[in-house]
Amino acid sequence: MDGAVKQVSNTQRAVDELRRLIFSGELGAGSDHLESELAERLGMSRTPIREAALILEAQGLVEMRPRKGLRVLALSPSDMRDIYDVLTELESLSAENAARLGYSDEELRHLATAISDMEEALERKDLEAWAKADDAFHAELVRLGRNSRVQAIAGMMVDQVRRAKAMTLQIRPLPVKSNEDHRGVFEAIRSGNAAEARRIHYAHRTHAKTMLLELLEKYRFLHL
Amino acid sequence: MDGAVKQVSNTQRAVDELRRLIFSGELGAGSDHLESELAERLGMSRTPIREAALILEAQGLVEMRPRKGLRVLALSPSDMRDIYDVLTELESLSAENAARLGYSDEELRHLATAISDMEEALERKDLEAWAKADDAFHAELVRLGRNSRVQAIAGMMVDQVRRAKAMTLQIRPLPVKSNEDHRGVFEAIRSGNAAEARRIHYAHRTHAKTMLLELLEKYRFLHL
DNA sequence: GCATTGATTAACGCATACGCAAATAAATGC
DNA sequence: GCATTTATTTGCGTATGCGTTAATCAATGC
Repeated sequence: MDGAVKQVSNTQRAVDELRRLIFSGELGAGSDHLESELAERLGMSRTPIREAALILEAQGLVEMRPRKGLRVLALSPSDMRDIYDVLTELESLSAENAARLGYSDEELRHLATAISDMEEALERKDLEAWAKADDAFHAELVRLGRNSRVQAIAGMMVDQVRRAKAMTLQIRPLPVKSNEDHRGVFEAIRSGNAAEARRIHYAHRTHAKTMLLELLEKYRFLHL
Repeated sequence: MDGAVKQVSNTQRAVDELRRLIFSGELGAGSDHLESELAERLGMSRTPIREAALILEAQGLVEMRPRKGLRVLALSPSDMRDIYDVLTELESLSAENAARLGYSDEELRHLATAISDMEEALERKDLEAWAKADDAFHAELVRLGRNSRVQAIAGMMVDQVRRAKAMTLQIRPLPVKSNEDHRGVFEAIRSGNAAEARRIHYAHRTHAKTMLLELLEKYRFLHL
């Protein structure tokens, strides 16, 4: 019955696969790739590759240049600042709205779980696990904000900085302060304090942005 | 030499033309259109139409549904709220950054022009001209904020509400208060008062959102 | 010796064609 | 007469092919 019928189009597969290749770094930042080459690599024809490329271009991950192929976009520190500024605004709005909407403890369970996962990962000094839980926290926060556009945009922005986050993970200071902030945002949401939720989260993101930009300044050689 | 060589791809022409058809209402909200039908209408084959459709879908203007064709997305009041919330946040950020960046009077000329255009249009009760100048003001504000992502996102959001704005233009109260707000934002930017620029613009957008949502509540029949 | 122009080739834009999936209409069985 | 199944049609997903454009390299002229 569920025989796992492959209900997904080749275009969708191409999008997923290309995203994976980009995030894993197999397609490095700034690198060019011909459509035909990618088509062969993914075992499909040029058309679904082109359609996937148009989608990824709209999401800001690649650039299509005639006769040059797909270019995986590199991120300058200025790009990072731009992206983090957007995330700061939209997530802060989400925190405010989440607090205003007044969720039950049950509905906030995912958020709580993400926080304790982070704390636990931090004790174990498991940075990978921490980053994953951190992603989960931010995604869940945005979800609770109940704004479909914010969710879509935040998702795109997170995608764009994914590589950079992974690369700086090893050289950044231990995110101890982050966890305090998360708890603060959580408590503000739980108690319905919208202004406070926004304020704390805004400060949290701003702090993270500053830290990251200083890091990029220091390790200028890092190519994102 | 310049013989007006058509240097633009058919895909780009299709994007432009479809956008125009959507904004003009020739392709009404919620309506379905077959790719082949649109191809014939625009005098090209299905391929550039498909590519254009993928781009427009990524920008949230249409939806591609297998065997149903392209659907022009309709906007619910909830969508409008979501979109205006995003615009509120990102434009407020832009206002703050513009003030912080410290522009000269010369660099602020476009902004000033947009404001006086609005005031003039308002005296003539020329709502069309007012709306156009209002668009110009917001676009210029975002441009001055100097954040490429914000510019791209704000552009998409403005596109999505373009039809709704046009339809409500005739039934909304005269935008007298708007013009005061714009002057306030302008002065704050000119004097480098970042917090004030953000605050005024935030209030301005919030007010406009409330007004629009009440209007939609009242004229429920308006299909956007 | 350098520059400019022409040829060759690589890559893409667009069109067309084919096969499959889904929706609708028709027909048969209950 | 209604429901279920089958056939037909419609429309899209994907592939392929061709014409066009641009980039590279070589050759010739200055």
